[in-house]
Amino acid sequence: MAIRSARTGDGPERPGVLKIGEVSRLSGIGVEALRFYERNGLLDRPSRTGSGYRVYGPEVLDRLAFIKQAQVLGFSLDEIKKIIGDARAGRSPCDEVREIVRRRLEELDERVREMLSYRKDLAATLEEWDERGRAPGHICGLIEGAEIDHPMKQARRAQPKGKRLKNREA
Amino acid sequence: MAIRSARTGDGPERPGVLKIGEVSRLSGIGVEALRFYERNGLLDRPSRTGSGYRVYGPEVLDRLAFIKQAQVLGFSLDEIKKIIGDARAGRSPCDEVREIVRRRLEELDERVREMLSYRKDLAATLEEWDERGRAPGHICGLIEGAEIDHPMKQARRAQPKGKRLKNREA
DNA sequence: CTTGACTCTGTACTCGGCTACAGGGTTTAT
DNA sequence: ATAAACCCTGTAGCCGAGTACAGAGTCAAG
Repeated sequence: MAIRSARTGDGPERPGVLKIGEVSRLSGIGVEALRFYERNGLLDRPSRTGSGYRVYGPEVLDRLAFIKQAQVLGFSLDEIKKIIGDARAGRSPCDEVREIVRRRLEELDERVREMLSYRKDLAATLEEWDERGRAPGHICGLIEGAEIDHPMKQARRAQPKGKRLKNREA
Repeated sequence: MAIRSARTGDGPERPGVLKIGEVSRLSGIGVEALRFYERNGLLDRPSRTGSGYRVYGPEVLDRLAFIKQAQVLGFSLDEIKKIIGDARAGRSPCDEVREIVRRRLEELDERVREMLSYRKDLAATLEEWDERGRAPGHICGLIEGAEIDHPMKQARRAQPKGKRLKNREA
C-alpha cells in the first residue's frame, strides 16, 4: 500500500527513459490517471517499446507538473487541454490563457468573498444555538423552529428550475 | 422554461395544504429534487390524497429553507440528513451539530487560506507571462519551458498511489 | 522456468446532487 | 368530453476527475 520501497528498476534502460509506473511514482499521479490523461489529450501519446509499453521522456514530468499546478490554480482538465493544444498549434495562447487566468482570478475573489460571508453566517448560527438552543422544550433550536432567521428565506422563491447551486461546492 | 407565470391553483384546498408543484414554486426547488430529497430521507414522506398525490403542510417550507441554508453553508446532504435524523430521534444533536459546524468553519478558513495562496500564485503566473512570455522563439513561456518554477516541483514525488488531490476542487 | 511485478486494452463503476424521461393516472377548466 | 396541466413510479443519465477490474501479455530475478 504505502510506497512499496525500493524496487527493481528506477532507470533500467537509458536514464531519462521512463515506463508508466516510474512516471507515476515520480509524479505522484496514478498509472490509471496517466492513461486517462492520455486518452483525454492532456498527454501526448508516448512512443512504445516493441511489446507496446509506453515509453516517456523526462519532459512528461514537466507537463504533469504543469497540469497539476494548473489544476491547483483552479483550471479544469478541459481548460488545461485547451491551453496545451493552443500552445502546440502555434496559435499563441497567451492572450487567451491570460483571459482564462483573469477570469479565474475574479472567480476566486468572488468565491473567497462568498466563503467569508458563509463563514460569518455559520459563526452566527453557532452563536445563536449557544444562546437559545438550550431552552427546554425543544430539541435543538433548529428544525423545529423556523430554523433560525437567516437571510435567504427571501432569496429563495425565484429560479424555479434547478441549476444554480449545482455542485459548485461551498 | 422561466417561471411559467400565474396558473390554476396556488391554494385550492385548505390554505396551507400544498401539492408538490406548489412546494416547488414556493421553495424554488424542482419537483424532481423534492422527490429526490424524500427518497434520501431529507424530507418526511408526506401524506397522500386518495389518488396518491403528495400533500404537504407549510412546515415543509421551513425544512427546505433549512436544507438550502445548510447547503449554502457547506453541508452535504448526508450531513444534513444526519442532523435532521438526530434531532428527530430525540438525541440532542446540538453538540454533534456544533462539532460539524466547527469543523466546517475550520475547513472554510483553510479553504480561504488556500484560495488566497492560489490567487497569489495565479497573479504571479500572470506577471511572469507578461515579463518573459513574449520573448521570441517560444510560444507561451509555459509548456515549453519548465512551466514556470512554481513550488510543487518538490512537493510531488511522494504519495505513489493517487487519492490526494482527488476532486476536492480547489 | 516459474514467480511476481509490471504493463496492456477495454469497460464499468464511483461520488454528489440532482435532471430527464417514459409511460402511465388525475384534476380542472372549458 | 376533452385537453391542458398536473401528479405518480421507476429507471437512466449527466458532470468532473478519475478508480477499479478483468483478462491478457511481458520482463527480470532467482
